[in-house]
Amino acid sequence: MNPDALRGHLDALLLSVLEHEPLHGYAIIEALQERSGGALSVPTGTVYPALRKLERVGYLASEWATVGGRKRRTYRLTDSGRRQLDGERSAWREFTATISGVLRPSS
Amino acid sequence: MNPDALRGHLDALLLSVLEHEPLHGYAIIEALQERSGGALSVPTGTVYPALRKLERVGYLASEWATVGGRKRRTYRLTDSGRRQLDGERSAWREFTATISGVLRPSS
DNA sequence: GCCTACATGTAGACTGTCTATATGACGAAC
DNA sequence: GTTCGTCATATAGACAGTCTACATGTAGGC
Repeated sequence: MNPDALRGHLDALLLSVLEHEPLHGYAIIEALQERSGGALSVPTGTVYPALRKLERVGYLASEWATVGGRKRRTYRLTDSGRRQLDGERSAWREFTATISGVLRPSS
Repeated sequence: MNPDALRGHLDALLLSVLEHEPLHGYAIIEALQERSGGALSVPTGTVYPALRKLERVGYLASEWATVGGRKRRTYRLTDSGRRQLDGERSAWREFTATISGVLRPSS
């Protein structure tokens, strides 16, 4: 998949995988791959800064944990993040409806 | 609509509005607005360079015309552009299926 | 004469994602 | 005992597509 297409939708994806359970960055990347049937492989250099930004604006909260000697920063959705996810979902529906409407062969 | 979301899909939109009839740049912008019910207003500074790029890579061909004293550069889809449009359409379907699959609230 | 719509174009800014690199712990293989 | 693959996080800087702002000019209405 053209990586450019992702632009503007990554936040929604990240919030979405955190909807039901807190996860750390590495696990989020795996979850995205799994949930997309392998189509999405977002590099670490994209995900980690994005998560930090989402925390900075209050959609996520994080805490450190050590599991098997390895340090993890586990993120969870805040209430604000939950509302944002709702917003992202409707924005996505609008977006696809708009583009699909123009793209649809009209013959 | 978040303008960032458009990124990576503009080419498809441009090719799509030219599918059934040649149009000049200004008319393409109007067609995009009309076909999207007003949701898409792509600025001229985005469209004109994009059209020139699509011509450069062979998906469009253009010729100048003068209508009512005004000069227009009218673009039409080439065969290569038609194939590309097909490709863009299936890429779009794949893309939406992938993102929707991840975004969909899983109960 | 002035304003709006029509019509095209370019330079440079902006910004979200990617590439490349760095660090380090763990477990298995050899 | 060291090397390799996986786990895990992080940052700096490159990249590229879109947008902003500006420039130019015609036509028609008031």
